[in-house]
Formats: sequence, C-alpha cells, structure tokens
Amino acid sequence: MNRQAPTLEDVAREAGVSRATVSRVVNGVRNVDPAIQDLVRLAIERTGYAPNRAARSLVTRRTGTVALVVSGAGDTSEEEQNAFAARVFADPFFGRVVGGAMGFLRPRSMHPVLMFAESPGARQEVVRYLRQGNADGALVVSTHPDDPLPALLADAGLPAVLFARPVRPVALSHVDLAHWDGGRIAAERLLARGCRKVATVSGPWAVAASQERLAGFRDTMARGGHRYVPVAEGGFTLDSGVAAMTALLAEHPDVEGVFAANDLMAQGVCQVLRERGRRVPDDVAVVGFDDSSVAATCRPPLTSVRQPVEDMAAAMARLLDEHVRGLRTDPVAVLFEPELVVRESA
Amino acid sequence: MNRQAPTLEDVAREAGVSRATVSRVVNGVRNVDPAIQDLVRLAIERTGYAPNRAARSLVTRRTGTVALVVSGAGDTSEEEQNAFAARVFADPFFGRVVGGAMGFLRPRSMHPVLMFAESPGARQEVVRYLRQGNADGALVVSTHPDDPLPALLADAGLPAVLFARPVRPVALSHVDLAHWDGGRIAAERLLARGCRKVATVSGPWAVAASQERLAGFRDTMARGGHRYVPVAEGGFTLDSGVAAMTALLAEHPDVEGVFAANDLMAQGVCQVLRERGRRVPDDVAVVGFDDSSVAATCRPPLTSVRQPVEDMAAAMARLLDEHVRGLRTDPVAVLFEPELVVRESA
DNA sequence: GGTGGGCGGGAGAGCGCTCTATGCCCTCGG
DNA sequence: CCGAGGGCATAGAGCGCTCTCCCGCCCACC
Repeated sequence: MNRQAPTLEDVAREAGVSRATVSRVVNGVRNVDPAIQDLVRLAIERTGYAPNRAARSLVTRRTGTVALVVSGAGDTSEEEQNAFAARVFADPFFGRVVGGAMGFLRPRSMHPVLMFAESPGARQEVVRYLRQGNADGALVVSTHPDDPLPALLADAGLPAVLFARPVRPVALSHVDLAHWDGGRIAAERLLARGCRKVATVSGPWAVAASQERLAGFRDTMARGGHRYVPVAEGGFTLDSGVAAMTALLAEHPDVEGVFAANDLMAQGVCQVLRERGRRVPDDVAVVGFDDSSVAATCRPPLTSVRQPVEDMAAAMARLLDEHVRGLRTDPVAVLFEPELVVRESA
Repeated sequence: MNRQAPTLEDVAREAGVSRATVSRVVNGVRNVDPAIQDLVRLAIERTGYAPNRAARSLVTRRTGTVALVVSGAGDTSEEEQNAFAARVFADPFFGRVVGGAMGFLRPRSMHPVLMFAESPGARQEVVRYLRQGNADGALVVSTHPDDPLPALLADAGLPAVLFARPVRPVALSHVDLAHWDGGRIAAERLLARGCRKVATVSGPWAVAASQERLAGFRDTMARGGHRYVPVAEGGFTLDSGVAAMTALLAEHPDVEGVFAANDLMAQGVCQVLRERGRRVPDDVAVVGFDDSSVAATCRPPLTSVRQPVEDMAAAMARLLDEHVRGLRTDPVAVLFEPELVVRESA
C-alpha cells in the first residue's frame, strides 16, 4: 500500500521485454522462448509483481468470483437479516453446500461471495451485483418455494445454477436429489425392521422435495401393506420436529417407526420420544434424511437417507463454470441418488 | 449477456451530455444542474445502465469487497478442506460473525468473500487475493493460536482486522472480549447459587481467551472461598465437553456447579450429567459461555455468559473500512464487555 | 463596462491489462 | 541465392470508468 504496486510495465522494463510478453508468461499462453520465460519469471520475482485483477477483468469480462446466494422467503424485512443469517448457519446443510462448492472453486482460484436474498431489496442487490460484473454468475440455494430470485436472474440473462428444481420452471440449470427414492429407501428400512405402525414428519407442504419424499415413503409403505400413514407437517427445524412428533404421539401413541424428512426434525422426534420414555430404536425406530452432521452427533446416532450435498454443490459450481465459459448454453438438470446410512436409530 | 452492456458513453449520448456528467450523477458528486440530473437518470433508466465495477475499481483502487477469512491451524492438508468447512459451519459462532459483519457491510453495498486458510497454500492464496486487489482488506477469524496469517498480512501491508488479540503482537487492529470478566461473571453466578463443589471445563490451553476465562473464574472462586477448582481441558467442541466432564466426574462425583468455556462444551457437560442421572440445574448448575444459539435450544436451556459476537464482527468491519479508507492508520484494540444471560441451567 | 470569482459542464489523460495485427529473423526448399 | 513460411516478440488499440484540468457563463462589484 505504501509504494505503488508494480505493474506489467515495470516487470517488462526489468526483464527487458515488452508488456505483451510478460502477459503471455503470466498467463502461460502461446510459445514463449524458455530462456525469456525464465527472464520474465525472475523479473516478476524481483519486482514482487501481482497482476491487477480489475484491469484483467476489464478486458476479459470475467472475475473469477461467483455469488453464493442463500435466497429466502418473499418479504422478510431487512431488519431480520441477522436472524436470517443465524437460521442459515444453524442449518448444517449450508455448511455442506459451501464446503462442496469450494471444493470445486478453490483449485480454480475462484471465490464465493456470500449473499443473502431474503428481501426484495436484497434480491435487487444480487441482480445489480451480477449486472455490474462483480461476479460471473450465481449459485442459488432457495429456502422458500416461491423464491422469485431465479426468475429475476433468468430474465436478466445472468448465469445461475439452482439447488433443487424450482416450483415454476425457469430457464436455469439445477441439481437435485431423487427425493421420491429417498422416501422409498426410508420406508424400506422401517418395513425391514418390521415396524407395525409407522408415522412420518414431512417437510413443509409447499416444498416440492417434501412432497416427493412423502410420496416415495407412502407409496412404498402402501405396497408393504401399510395403507394408512399418519403425517405431521414440519418446517425442517428442530422445534418443528418436536411439535410434529408431539402431535403424532397424541393421536397414535402406539407408533413403532417414524420417518422424518430431515435430520434436524428427526432429532426433535427422538427428543420427544425419550421424554415420553420410549427408547430409540428399541421401542420406536427413527429414520432421518440428509445424513447431516447432526445425524452422527445426535443421541442415538441417526440412521438417515444420505443426500450427497457436497457433491451436488460441487456439481452446481461446475455447471455454472461451464455456463459462464460458454461451454454450455442450454439449462440442464443433474439428478443425484440417495442412499441409506445405517446408524443406531433404525 | 446477449448484446453488449450499455456503458457510460451510451448513457451520455442518450442524455446528450458528456461521460463526466453522467459519472457525476451516478456517483452523486459535485453540483449538477437538477434538470440535467433528471435527464441523465432517465437515460440510465432507458438504457438499463449498470456501472462496470472492474473499470471503476481500476481507477479508484477499491473494490467494495472484503475477504472474510477463517484461518486454521498450521498445516492442515488441502484435502481436509471439506472437513474444515464442516467444522467451521458446525460451530454456531461463525454464523454470528458472518451475520454481524454483513450487518455493517450490506448497507454500504460491500460484500464478503468467504475464504478458508487452513493450509500454507490457502494462506498464500489469501495474500495473493488481496495483493491482486480482489478485495480491499480482510476480516480474520483464527481458530488456532499460532495462526501465521495475521503476520503475513501485516508484513504485506494489507489492511486486516482480527477477531481476538493474537498471541504474538502484530500490527493489526483487533476486537476482543473481556474474557477475564466473563470468567468472573460465571463464577459469581455459581457462588450466588451456593454451589459447594465446582469444576470447570476450559478451552484449549494454547488459546489466550481460554486462559483468561479460566483465570477470571478461578480468581473469583478463590475470593469466594473455593481455594481449589478442578479443571479439565476441552477443545470447544461438543465431544470434548463430553470427554472433559466424564473425566471430571470420575475424580469429583460430588460436583455441584460447572463452568464450561463455551456453550457447545456446556451442552456436552449436560449430556454427561443427564446420563449419570444428575439433574440440571437441581443437582448440578451449569454455566456456558458465548450465549450462542445452542444455549437457547439446548435441554435445559443454558445460562451463559454472553459474548456479543455480532457487535464484535460489525466492529471489525467498521474498523477495516476505516483502515481501507485511510481514516485510521494505527492499529487499535476494541474491547467488549460480557454479560450473564440467565436461563435454566444455572 | 471591465474584472474577478464561482459554478456547471466538457475534454482527455490515464488506471493495468489483454489481444490483434504486424514485423523481424531464421530456416528450409527450390 | 532468393523467397516462402513459421516461430516469437512488439506495438498499440482499446476495455469502461474516474478525475484533473480547463473553459464558458453568469453575477456581483468596483
């Protein structure tokens, strides 16, 4: 900061070549005489040169930055942003998304800018940010089915990739899980254990993934001879799991198997069961969903349907990169397969 | 993306003025005739103009981006990055830091780039990133006392602000908590409850904050008549809290009060106590530290020493902004005061 | 009426980089 | 021995913006 940072020009002078040659060496382009390459590299070393990204971006029209957007409900007030941030980070899911995305981005010297889009203003800010060329594109994780951000991005012609298929179709690539099969796998586990009465805590109705997990679970249960499966709707949070299980237990005290649509709710389910003196898995078997970190740390450790979130996030980053570089123009959907991770709860 | 984005030139032509005038309107600088302002604004509207950030950065030498660096231990291998990310996000602490920092950054249209610096290569990447002018400065949260990153940044003359005072002094501003007083407050609570035998689960010895919390706790206990306080070292994780409490209980089964140096460990403490049939707080009072989200969701809810992490993170962002803008040149330390949040555990 | 000052606007020089067009030189075939 | 051709380096034109002059105008004052 004290003295002016060295530029290409300085390096070129030091090495006794032209700017263009230094540029070629830096970017590893075209045939440059090895002797001159060494000369230039030495000059770079001596001057402590670091290429200015703004100048480069100006001409390449690329930044090496992607927006990692956690997009919220319709109209959360701006003031609730802190609470939104807290909720986002409380869910182990997002940590996995970030880790997975960085697994792809990092080796390519790309970097994620964290953005929350929980209010109309914040959504506009995301669009503005991308339109200004601050980032090459966006990885979007919606927490709400009616999220208007994907449509905004698509309309603006901005490169973006979504986590999960949006409710209303939009011309953007996305990655998703075969949720129906996830529900099926959970059902198969409870059937194999011989649970006689089963119930399920679903995710919010409005979320497509919830519906599909539920459908897969119910269909498979029906085929297994369970014509009726009580359902309580949850909100993917610990508290909602507690509330849902409390309600289920009031109606169906003799339940022997429970499928919760994510691990956080499964944890709540276990809490309620323990408080009522029911042992897991001896009295009641519990299957969670996601195979998140809480599944392993929970007491007892949860048997859970694994969602390969890290791989999915990495795939998002890869897709976005392909879109940005023009290698891919049409939107695609990439589907991942769930699998059962057996621990103690079922 | 389809057709070229409009530039200042385009807007100027549309409005029939010069580039400079449009620039002045956009940036709200100097006196521009209100009539012409409207003219320009209309032209901006019509063309859908969005200023190109790269071009602006090139001349202003500012980006409006800050690196938010979670810096790890000495030599974590690059492969463990995913695990590192998972650990970072599992700790509710970082969510609060991010939320707090964004509270300051967002109204100023500044944005955080998330970076992990858990290996030497990753640290070099952070320095390179800043030297290239990708970001104006760094907010650094070290998870390890020997973290070499602060020194690297200081030596490179890069603006940075640290969370917590570094072990070896470095010419960077930082924010911190009055940890000693935090320990004192916890001790006062247990004393007030009349606990006869007390023990404590400290953080890692190497972490200065652990030492200070412990010292504050012990000194105050000593003044209260407790000459000897058994200590078990933890690692700020749930598991380490479980292990530490198990060890303490083996030696001192008659303990009546426990202070854990963070909430995650306090949660582990409660788990162990419950498994041993000890009721919290009736048999054993437990005081945690941080007042993180787990304190509220834990069973029973934890009485905890509040660390105003969000405020501290916001202060970091403010300090960094001041350094970047040259309003502040010398490093400063900003200290925050802890306070007790009473819930059920003590 | 001349002059000085303040205000509003324009012209143009970069910021540091990439990339195309161009030119030099050396080699090889005729 | 000359011309063609290919490998390597250079020159120079921008990329889109900011910012420093500078200029013209209007007003007040002597």
